[in-house]
Amino acid sequence: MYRTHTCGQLRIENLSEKVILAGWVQRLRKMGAMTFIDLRDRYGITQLVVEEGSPAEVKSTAESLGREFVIQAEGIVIERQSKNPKMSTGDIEIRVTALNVLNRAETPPFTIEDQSDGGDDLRMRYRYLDLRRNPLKEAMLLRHRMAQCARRFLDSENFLEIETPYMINSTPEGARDFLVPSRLNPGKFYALPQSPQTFKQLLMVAGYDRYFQIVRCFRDEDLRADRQPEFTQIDCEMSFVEQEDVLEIFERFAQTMFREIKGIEIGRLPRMTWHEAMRLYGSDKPDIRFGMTFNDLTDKVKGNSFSVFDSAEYVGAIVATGCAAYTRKQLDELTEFVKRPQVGAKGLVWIRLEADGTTKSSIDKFFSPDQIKAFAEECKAVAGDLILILAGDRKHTLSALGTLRLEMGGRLGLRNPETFAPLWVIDFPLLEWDDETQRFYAMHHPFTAPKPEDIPLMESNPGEVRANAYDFVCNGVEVGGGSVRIHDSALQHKMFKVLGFTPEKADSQFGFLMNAFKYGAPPHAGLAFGFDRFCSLLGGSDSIRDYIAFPKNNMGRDVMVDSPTTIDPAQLDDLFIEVKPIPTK
RNA sequence: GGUGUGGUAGUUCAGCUGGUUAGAAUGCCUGCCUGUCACGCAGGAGGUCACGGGUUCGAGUCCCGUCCAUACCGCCA
Repeated sequence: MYRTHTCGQLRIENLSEKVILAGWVQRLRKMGAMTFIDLRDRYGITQLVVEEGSPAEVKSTAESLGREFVIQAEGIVIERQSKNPKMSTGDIEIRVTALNVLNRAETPPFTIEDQSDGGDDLRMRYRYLDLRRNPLKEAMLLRHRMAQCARRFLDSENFLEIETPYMINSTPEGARDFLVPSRLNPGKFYALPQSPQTFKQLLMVAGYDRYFQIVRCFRDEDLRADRQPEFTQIDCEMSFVEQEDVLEIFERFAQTMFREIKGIEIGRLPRMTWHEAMRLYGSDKPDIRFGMTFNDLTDKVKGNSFSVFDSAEYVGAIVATGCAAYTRKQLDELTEFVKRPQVGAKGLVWIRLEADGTTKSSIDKFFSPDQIKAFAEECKAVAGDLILILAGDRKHTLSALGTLRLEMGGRLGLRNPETFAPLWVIDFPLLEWDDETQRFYAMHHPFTAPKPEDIPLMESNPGEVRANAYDFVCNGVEVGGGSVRIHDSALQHKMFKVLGFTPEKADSQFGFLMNAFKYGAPPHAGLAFGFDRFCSLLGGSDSIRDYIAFPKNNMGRDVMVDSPTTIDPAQLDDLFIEVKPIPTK
């Protein structure tokens, strides 16, 4: 027997018991005749003590230990002479009677502590050591608890967990696919799924009216802190439901997750249309932990020979409460901030509403004090506030003002990660125009159902068609999204036509789905949560990498196993694949 | 594909305007220490300043290129 207890288990109640513990040496404290050993496993740390009266071989073994050695210790639970209230096992220690080195360890390249001295790259290369640390352990535990909670909820609601294939067909629409060559079918390739979308719809045709899967998805796109090439979704689909049914059940799902994982009652979720979100927050994933919503000044500021406003398609303002004391330097910083390419504004107009009722602004040359006060009134700003105004074309200015709003929210401490403000964003546009290719793309995916009342617009004004599509958004993060699906093949063909698919192309890519729909497709709808993002949201981190045991780095590489790699020519020959020389810059 | 930031001891970093033998902390090794828990004390070892080129009497420092890491933009139906 390797152990009788874990290192987080023993308490004062276990006094005088003979126990065996096994684990890793967290730290050694050699005090001359006595030695303290902190022994660590997944469950905690227990202190071992070797002292004057200990057996000679125990003393010599204890002398030889190093950090992260794997050891087994037999001994008696005794009360500590000086207790450590910081440790759950801090009242006791083990007086060691036998000590066994199960495996030696090289000195790790960084310290296995909550605050490690190792940098990100180094810890990635030794991820298995990093995972020994408490913060990572807590993250894995959180992920596990969330997965179990999701399964319990969905099971209790009659959802069946069904696996769908990882080797499917490539679809040129949307994100790039990862491809897998087929040896048995030379020249042909599988693709890894970006989501199980079509398969879960086929399960609906098959009559499995409530399906879910905690499933890996793959996208060969550039990475971000919140984006990995392989990521996990809680993927769900339901039959004989309308949008309202889906929102209802997944609202309860979200409430259950927040309650069981965080002990928080989030209550009913507010809903906001996509248009409203864009108009008030400049984002389809608004952070509604704080207000600071947009004021549209476009019609109020024209005709004063201030060309920036006169030529603008949109002029919008936000009010930073209590920021009238911002210095010229701080305002210049904000101006620089909005002019950064990532934000993309041309400049920033500011108005300070001084405590004495006067105003000071960057447009004093163009507008009278009364006009400026009228702007302030329009924005419902009061003395002590700072008004920030951006102007330009509608799309980019809304987006830039949204970024500025988040920046100001952050500066004012309004984005506390322990506060959660979830909502549904609904009524997304069905289609999105792409200037480059001069065609419409599905904003969600090509199987998303338009709102019935908007179907006539599909031919006359496709850009105005609203979809029965919805996102679950929390704290400015898109955590989940879904839609009612098209289950009528005539409507689906109409959708393909609007997207510029020829009937042949539609048939070759999605013929299997269209075929299936001929045999009795029920009305259906679904939703998928980004599981990694959900974990990072509840865990309070911005990076989903912290919640993935073995993540990829910025370049999609796993620096621990050093993937991807080149492939042996013989292996490529089997697949009839020839690698072109890689162009060097 | 693009922009910014960074790469110096095992590790995290400092290193000014280019100028003697590149420093600190921590880790590691050795010795001392019977109540530590970030133990303490004394001593010691440890460097291709990412790589390649250039400017210069002289480069860790300035310039160019490459590689690596990272945040973001494009991209992510």
